[in-house]
Amino acid sequence: VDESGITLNEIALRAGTTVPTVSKVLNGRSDVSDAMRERVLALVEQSGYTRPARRARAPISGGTIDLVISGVEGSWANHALSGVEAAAAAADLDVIVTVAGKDRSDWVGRLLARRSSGAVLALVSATPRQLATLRGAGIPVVLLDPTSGPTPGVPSVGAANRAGGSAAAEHLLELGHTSIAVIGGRPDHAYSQARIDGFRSALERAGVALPEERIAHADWRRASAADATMHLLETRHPPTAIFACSDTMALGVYEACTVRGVAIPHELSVVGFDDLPEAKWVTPPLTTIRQPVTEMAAAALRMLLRLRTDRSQDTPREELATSVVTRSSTASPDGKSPRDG
Amino acid sequence: VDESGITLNEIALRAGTTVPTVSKVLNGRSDVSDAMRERVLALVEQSGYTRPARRARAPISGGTIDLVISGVEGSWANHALSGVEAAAAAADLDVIVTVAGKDRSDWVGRLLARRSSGAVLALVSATPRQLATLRGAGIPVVLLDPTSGPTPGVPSVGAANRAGGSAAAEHLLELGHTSIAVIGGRPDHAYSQARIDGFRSALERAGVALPEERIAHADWRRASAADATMHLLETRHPPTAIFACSDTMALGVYEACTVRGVAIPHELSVVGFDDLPEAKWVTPPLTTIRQPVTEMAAAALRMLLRLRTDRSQDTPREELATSVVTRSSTASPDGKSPRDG
DNA sequence: TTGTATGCGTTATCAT
DNA sequence: ATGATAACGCATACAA
Repeated sequence: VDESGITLNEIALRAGTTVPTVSKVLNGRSDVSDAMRERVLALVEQSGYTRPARRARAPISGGTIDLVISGVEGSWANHALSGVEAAAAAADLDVIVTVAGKDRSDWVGRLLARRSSGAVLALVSATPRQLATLRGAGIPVVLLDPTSGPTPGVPSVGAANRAGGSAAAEHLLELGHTSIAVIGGRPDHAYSQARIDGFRSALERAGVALPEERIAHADWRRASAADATMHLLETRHPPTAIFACSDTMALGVYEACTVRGVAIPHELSVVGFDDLPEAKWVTPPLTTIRQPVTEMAAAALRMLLRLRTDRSQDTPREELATSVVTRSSTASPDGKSPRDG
Repeated sequence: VDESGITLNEIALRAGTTVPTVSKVLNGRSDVSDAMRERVLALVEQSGYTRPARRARAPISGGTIDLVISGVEGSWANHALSGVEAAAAAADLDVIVTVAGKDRSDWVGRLLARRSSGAVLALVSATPRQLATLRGAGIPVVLLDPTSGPTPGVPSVGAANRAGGSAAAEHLLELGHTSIAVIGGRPDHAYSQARIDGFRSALERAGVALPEERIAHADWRRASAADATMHLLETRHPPTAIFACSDTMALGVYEACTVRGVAIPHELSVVGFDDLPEAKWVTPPLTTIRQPVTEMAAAALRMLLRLRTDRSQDTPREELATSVVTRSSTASPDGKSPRDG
């Protein structure tokens, strides 16, 4: 069964200690000094000792991992925490919430000080310098929904933004729309661009044009989206449908429609993105592209745990599928409800 | 300095073991059998042992405090985390979120293992045993909104539930209601009782009776509240106003009214408690008593920091004021809107 | 048997 | 001194 013939006893002798102590090291027990632990682990490594395959090993418990996030308020943060926490609990870990904001810029220093064993960076735009520091310190990192696109060399998890944009387009095309506009977020945010690209390419595949003047850029904010909507409605041939790249901006569209007396969905169909809680409370309930934030966060944490043990791996990237949530803000351009057709 | 005179040695003797073993138990070390741990903790509990206040020992993960909470999902948890995080950030601390649920019962062990320097317990019903263990290990604790009332000897922060109940009553009295009912949560929850008590005493002060048959108990659940409302509406002289001790239960009242075709607020005024996000989205928007959860959480953390340095203090208790949020679910019993009078 | 894991006491050490 | 913690090894229990 055991071809190498290495036993705990041999390691113990070479380390100048006894079998139980070596066993404790290998089981992550508490009664071992750092020096001894170090010595034993070195010998274990060079001797190539392998534990005889018995029943599954008890998980090494009692640790923590970090969730670095730009703020804890709001439903996105709540879902992110929820997913990370669930996946962490499965590994018997607690989650340290580290807020990285304007007034808390030295989050890297805090991770280093407490010898973090790994971090999920959620909606945090880390500088190359910061990422290099963490890499240098041997702290593995996974990016969750990076705002500046998949960073080369850094593992990440995101939503299938492109596919989500396409799904929005297909939904509107199915209803018969051909005069369509889109409101993006900040143009320098990669995921805004990905949603727009997916949207446009699906339209073009169906032979529907999306001219430049039908593409507006708000900055993810409700008020800006309301302004953009005003402009779109003022054109000579206003669109019969608008795809807002976030639910928040979709509410801006609602706002503009209220001001202008445009009826949703009969005169204008609206599709959002994210599926925030308020999407189902507004009138009419908003059709939107659901981002599986909780699942994405859980996936990010699991990826992190994988990286913690297996550093050999090449920078992985996971994209989770979005889904269309059909509510009442979309209808056929003739004013019929989606189910009438 | 130490008046009780209890030492680890005494506990060790009574437990039939030695000092180091007892020490291991209180430090969350691994080399202790469950049986021994159990025996020692029992003695710690009954002896009321408290670790002598030396200078704080370095926690395993520096610069952190614990938030122990029953779950991270939902708006209550989100606000609690938000408040704790804000106050922690002010002290340059990160927050470890420790979920204490059915499948994660050993949160105390995790706190001990990582030498937590203090914890806010939010919506966690800690057993006397658990509280004694933490006291013995010298980990200060503050209870946030304890469901079973201020626990003697344990610092806590809560909402002014009694005053909130009174405020609800005064609001309805001002509108001219005299035929009023209340739906409480679980009768064994102290804060449900406090809300009802405050409500009743304000009514009685105004000479309005609240007979027993006008006091219903649901179990904080929407469906139960709907049932209770059905019964209240079936009586010979149905009330013109209902105070539900939580927003969730208020939605149950809405549900019953929809079924019975009772118009809110013209035929029935409804007041909730909590001010959940959906309170402002429902139709009609719900008048409710707002709990300042974020501020309460921040206050709990600040209290914890005070306790960390100054253990001399006697178990403090803080109650934060609630406020009436007037929306559209309340009107005068004649059907006029609140502002018409 | 032999290899491994666990519990607990011994001894040394540290802080007051 | 005394109370408390740290780390090691003995004794034992358990598994192939």
